[in-house]
Amino acid sequence: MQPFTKAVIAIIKAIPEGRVMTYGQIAEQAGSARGARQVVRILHSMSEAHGLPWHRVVNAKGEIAVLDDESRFKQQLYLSGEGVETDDDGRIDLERYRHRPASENDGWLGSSEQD
DNA sequence: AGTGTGACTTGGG
DNA sequence: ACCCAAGCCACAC
Repeated sequence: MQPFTKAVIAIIKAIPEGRVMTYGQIAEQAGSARGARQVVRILHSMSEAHGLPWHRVVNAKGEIAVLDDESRFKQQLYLSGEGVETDDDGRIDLERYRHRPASENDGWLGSSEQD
């Protein structure tokens, strides 16, 4: 398995409940700033095998990117179950729910505070 | 080897 | 805020 793939998997698994990350963000953290589409591919093919929280991954606009209606619905359901509010169009307030990965010695916790 | 495709992103109008 | 065009990169045909 490629290092990039492993990194992406690790990053996604590290997203806490009630938080989301964008494809581009994940790609950047994994070392490939323009690898958003590869993140998609990995998510698509490895999420089940690795038990990844795929529902915590959204696009740069903060909206649910999944195509299938059924999956979209499940994603919204999971998110709302974790306290992430989505509007009728499946949009999420990124300012509020985006997960910001820490660089451990910066002394800053990984996520933004909410409420 | 060339072409098409996608759960993306950014920049412009 | 919304829609569109171009850029991107690995993978499937």
